[in-house]
Amino acid sequence: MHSPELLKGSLQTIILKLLANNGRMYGYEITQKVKELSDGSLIVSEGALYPTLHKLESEGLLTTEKISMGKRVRKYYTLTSNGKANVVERVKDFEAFIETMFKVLQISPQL
Amino acid sequence: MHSPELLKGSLQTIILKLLANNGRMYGYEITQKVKELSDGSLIVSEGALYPTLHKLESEGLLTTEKISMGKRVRKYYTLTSNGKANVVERVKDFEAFIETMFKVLQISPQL
DNA sequence: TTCAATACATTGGAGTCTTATGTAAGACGG
DNA sequence: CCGTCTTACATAAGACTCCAATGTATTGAA
Repeated sequence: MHSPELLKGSLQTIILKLLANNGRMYGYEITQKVKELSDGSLIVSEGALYPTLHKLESEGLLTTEKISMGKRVRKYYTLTSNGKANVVERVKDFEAFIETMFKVLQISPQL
Repeated sequence: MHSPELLKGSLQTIILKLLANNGRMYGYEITQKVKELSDGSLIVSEGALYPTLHKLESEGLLTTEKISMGKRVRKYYTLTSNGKANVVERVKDFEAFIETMFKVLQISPQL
């Protein structure tokens, strides 16, 4: 598990891009997908996830639908059209940030 | 100017690596160097810089010396041996973070 | 002589994450 | 059948980091 401070500010981007890649997802599914894709090195806590999902929803980037699974109710999140446009920007911003960091740190990307 | 939230958590790494690359530097010089290397896209505010420098000093990663330039006093920061070892770790952590982010976002590095 | 740049620093507040806690259903072993 | 783990939602208190604003003071150029 590397320095968790670096993750700061990237959670919204992660959530939005996962929804862009996978269509509709529910909260718990997102935490598991992040863990899986990062080989366990990145854990999204629920205390960080749910407030962020609610915030993105209130900003109109996500919509929700509740789906009953037996007695349980899952809350699925989907990108709105605003959300879809926003993801593209966020990913571009992330890439620009990386590029800038490489310049400032004066290191080269290792592939 | 891209999303400033992404910078969160990277400032310490930037400061330490700049000192590793350039030897002794003073605060204002660091802000200018970051601006220069990033082509103006990354601005380190003084409200962020000085508290961070003081923190790194109190953690024993930096030492200071005051140099008089006429009537003005510049405060130069230098990496301690602990600091030098720490930079290597920080840069590795940053690279690992980038790699993880590419996996999670499922995008490829653009060179 | 006034303004911009240099150079240090602190304060208040916003935003983001962590840790802890709470509720409740489903699955599975003993 | 009972405890425990996993699934699944959520909130609250606190820490931490950064930004914007402000303050002081020197230097140099118009």
